[in-house]
Amino acid sequence: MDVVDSELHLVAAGRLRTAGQRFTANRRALVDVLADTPRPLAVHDILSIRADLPQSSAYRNLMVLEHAGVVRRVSGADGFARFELAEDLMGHHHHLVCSSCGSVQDFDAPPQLERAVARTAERVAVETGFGIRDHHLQLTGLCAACSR
Amino acid sequence: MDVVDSELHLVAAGRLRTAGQRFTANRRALVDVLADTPRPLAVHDILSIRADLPQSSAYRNLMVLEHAGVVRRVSGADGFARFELAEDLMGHHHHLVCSSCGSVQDFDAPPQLERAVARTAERVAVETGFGIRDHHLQLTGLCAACSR
DNA sequence: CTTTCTGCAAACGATTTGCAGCAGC
DNA sequence: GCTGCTGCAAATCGTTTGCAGAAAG
Repeated sequence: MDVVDSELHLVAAGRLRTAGQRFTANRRALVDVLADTPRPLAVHDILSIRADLPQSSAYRNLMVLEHAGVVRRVSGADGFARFELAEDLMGHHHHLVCSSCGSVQDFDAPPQLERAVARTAERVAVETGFGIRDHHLQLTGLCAACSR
Repeated sequence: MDVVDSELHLVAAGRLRTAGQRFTANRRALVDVLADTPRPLAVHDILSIRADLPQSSAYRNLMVLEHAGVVRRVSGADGFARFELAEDLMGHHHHLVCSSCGSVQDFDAPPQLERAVARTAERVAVETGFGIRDHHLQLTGLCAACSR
């Protein structure tokens, strides 16, 4: 476990404590699995990486972690819930979604695009009364495996 | 029913026919409900607008319409599937999602932003081997009702 | 007539929850 | 010890499917 990991653990523990929750072994396992993967994972994926985690605890703890602001839920193209670390822990990024197999991959946008999105978000907020918290670009298509 | 509606019906009928399907009353009803709403609808919403549609037929026909390219499935923030008319029937647009109640609202992006997104999509396609078909910007926050 | 569609009811499957025992503070 | 966490098994609920009859062409 390197410095970045232990920092991540400290932040996670702090946010859980603030939410009146403990940072248990199961929760640490979930955070570690998500930190090790450059894409959002479905519960099924998490369970196949860490077969020792019981399903119900995984679901329950992902909800706790989401509520504590450690984890973010991402809705994929298929009906499966996917999870990744919260953006302030992972870094801001966007998603590439395969419309055939539902897999999701992270990518970054250039600063110019980020600025253009921010300007539009501000305009839309004023026009609609929405309090905009965050934005997210999704590119949809066929992943390399599915287009073969 | 005005000219635009009847054109929509003709296009829908044509795409269904191409897919070996008929344009029945139930399917017309689904297309009409979606055409009348400036936001994607969950099945629950559709059924409360058209209470005469049986659930199973609604689900089955939405699948048929999606497969025929008349309707597009949008995954919201909550776990509910939402549907809207295909982009070439509706016009290109983006979504504003309320993270509290899950509601979705359409909005348009300025051409400058669209161009910036297109450029990035092209770059990402080359870098990842993804065949990118379409893109979609999602702004997340609290809708006017939920932030009160 | 043949093929597709419909509507009911039953099945499915991802997710959630009740509960009795265990663990952290 | 009290409060929260775990893991099992059962319940939930959006969605899908089998089937017998109705409708379209």
